[in-house]
Amino acid sequence: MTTLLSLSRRRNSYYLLTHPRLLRRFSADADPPPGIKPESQESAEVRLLENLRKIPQQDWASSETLSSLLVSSSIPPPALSQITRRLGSYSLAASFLHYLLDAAKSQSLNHRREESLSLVFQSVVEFAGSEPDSKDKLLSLYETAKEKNVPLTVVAAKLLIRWFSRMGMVNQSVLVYERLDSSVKNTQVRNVLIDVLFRNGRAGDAFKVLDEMLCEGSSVFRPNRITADIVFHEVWRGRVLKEDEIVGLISRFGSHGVAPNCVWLTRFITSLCRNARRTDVAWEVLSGLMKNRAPLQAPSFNALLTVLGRNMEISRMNDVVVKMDEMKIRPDVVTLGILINTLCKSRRVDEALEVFQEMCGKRSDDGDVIKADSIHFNTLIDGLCKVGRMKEAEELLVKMKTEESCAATTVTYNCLVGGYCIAGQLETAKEVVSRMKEDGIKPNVVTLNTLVGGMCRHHGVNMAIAFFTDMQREGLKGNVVTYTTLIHAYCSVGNVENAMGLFDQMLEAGCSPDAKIYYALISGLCQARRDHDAVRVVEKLKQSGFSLDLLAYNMLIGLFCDKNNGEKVYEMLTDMEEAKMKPDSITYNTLVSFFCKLKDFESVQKMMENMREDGLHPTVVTYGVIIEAYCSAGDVSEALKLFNDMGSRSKVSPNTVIYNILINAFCKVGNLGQAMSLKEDMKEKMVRPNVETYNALFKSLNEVHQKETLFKLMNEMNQSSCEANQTTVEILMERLTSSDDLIKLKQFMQGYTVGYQVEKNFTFPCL
DNA sequence: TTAAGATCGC
Repeated sequence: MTTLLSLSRRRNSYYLLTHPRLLRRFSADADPPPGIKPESQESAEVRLLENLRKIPQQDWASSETLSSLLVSSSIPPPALSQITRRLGSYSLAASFLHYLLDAAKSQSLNHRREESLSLVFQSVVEFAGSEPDSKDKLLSLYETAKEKNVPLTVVAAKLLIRWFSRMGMVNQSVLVYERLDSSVKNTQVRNVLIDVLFRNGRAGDAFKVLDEMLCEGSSVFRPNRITADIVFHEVWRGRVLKEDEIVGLISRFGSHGVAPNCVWLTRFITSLCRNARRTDVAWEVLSGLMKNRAPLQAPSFNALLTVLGRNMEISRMNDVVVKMDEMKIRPDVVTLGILINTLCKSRRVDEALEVFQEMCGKRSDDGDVIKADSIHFNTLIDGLCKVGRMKEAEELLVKMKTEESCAATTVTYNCLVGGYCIAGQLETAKEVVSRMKEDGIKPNVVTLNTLVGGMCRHHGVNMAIAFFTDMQREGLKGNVVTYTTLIHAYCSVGNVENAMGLFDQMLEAGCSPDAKIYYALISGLCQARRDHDAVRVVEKLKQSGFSLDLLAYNMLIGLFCDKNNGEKVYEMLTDMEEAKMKPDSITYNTLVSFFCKLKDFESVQKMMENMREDGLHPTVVTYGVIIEAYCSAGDVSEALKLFNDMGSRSKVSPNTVIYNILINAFCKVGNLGQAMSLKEDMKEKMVRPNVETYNALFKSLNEVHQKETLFKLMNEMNQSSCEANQTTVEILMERLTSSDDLIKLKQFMQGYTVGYQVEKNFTFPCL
């Protein structure tokens, strides 16, 4: 962060140097700067213009005055061009051009003849463009230039190319370009041609011209900022290139030190990161441009930082900021906003505050320092609220009110309301709402939703409903978020009826559902095992144009498996396949469990194969389900085979649940030795036995001579802080009946070690 | 002007 802060303080001269105003040049054909013109020449120019106006056009050719002015005064070409313009009409200008062409033939125009004709021709072209029948005039002018070998100036070439294209004669535009002297085919002219070709739907030809410019070394006329503007505007508008091709094109422009304009580049970086999730490519694009010293600005980096921030990739963000510093690209107010926000979201509020304080503290008359705005304040207040630092959040609100142009907003107060709701201080949260009203700030639907959520979490759904009803009376309507919160709350207490009622209420209120509210309902209905209602909601979801997500599919498949509705399960799987959604290990485990219940071990094996083909690995849950199924089918040896398979083939370590299944199975068939040795195995593998483990073992220790083992296990249970439950007590009470035993049971329940004598003639080797 | 940062559903 230090890097970033030093940047915010630095005055940056780089921008001044690249300011377009400082780069602007005088055009080649502009009038010479005033004050250097010899007086005699000036008067020659004035006299020529006066005479041209005075003498009727048909008499120009025979006028001695005109020809002597031309021969004697050596009027420079730009002045002749200026005179042409001042003639004020196309017809006079065109006549003057023809007069000069004749004069050139008869040697009375000798001074810089070619240049004079070119510039005068250009001025005539300028007039022709706004004439009523400009098409014919331009065509005939161009013919004249060709016939009389008048070279076209850059400006004349640009005008002709542009105007022929506007008149629907793009082929004529191309001809003009092709016949140009190679020295006139400069960047400006090529830019116009490329633009014209794009506008006429000839992208292929445009790219050919561009290609010549981009070819490193071979092109004298390199692309500039304008070229990039034309090309990238077209690329964005016409979607003519694929993403990778655009990346390549940016890089080729980059090698000439040219970057796409900031807005365009920012959009492209955003779409790269957002749609394709290719932040690495986005970074390569920016790095490539930086390497070539192409001019870049903060917003393009902000686009990348935003996405990195969302993914909490703080170290990559830091790399970006460091590089910006190296390249003297100043972060702006948004860059700092993104950084502060990301730090807050990852609960590193103190670091966020540090960045913020540096920023505020260093504010002076140096205009380069970034001024904190209300978004920075809101972000920090929210960050503090989210970690429960309410006092500091309130203090920041006070500070905010004293800052210029940092007025507290609804968002500010909503953050505070949220903080008090997280802390369970609902009354204080409501007081904040009163305070905001006093400050003249209206609560909005987010305020409502925050409080409804807080009430659901801390005081139950009924209080939330009552509050919502009150708010509705006050004119504050809920939105889909309000209803989703309440539906979740109803479902979590098993009240699916009310949840469904709320959904209908929402539709009546004219609020349109989104995918999430459907998922909430489907989840509730699946938990309540209401398969028919769930099917109806899925239908509604599809009618509304949404599709199920993997979580919803898994819940539904689970429900239909539970209801033994194989047909529906099949339908869901087909549906998933059509939606190109890949099942995950939860889907497979659900299916494995379904086939296990049916004792269809062949299908179970098939599922395991499918799972591997899909690139998924059986999990501890998969093994647990199958091992349990083999056990309950009485095939303990198959179960044990799979158990051994876990560690060796799949590298999945068995957990307590797996051990319990097997211990239970061995206990049930009376193989206490195996059960006990499994429990020892747990110890070795550092898997903690739980109350179920002990209950299973206690249950099978019902012989009188096994009582010492029982006591030993009881002590072990206490030592490992494994708490007994109701079942434990019931099992033990059955086995410990003598008054002496009952005392021991009492000691055990109180957590004391039970004293006993080791039975000599019967012990398990493992104990 | 465009581009980029803040509050509510799990």
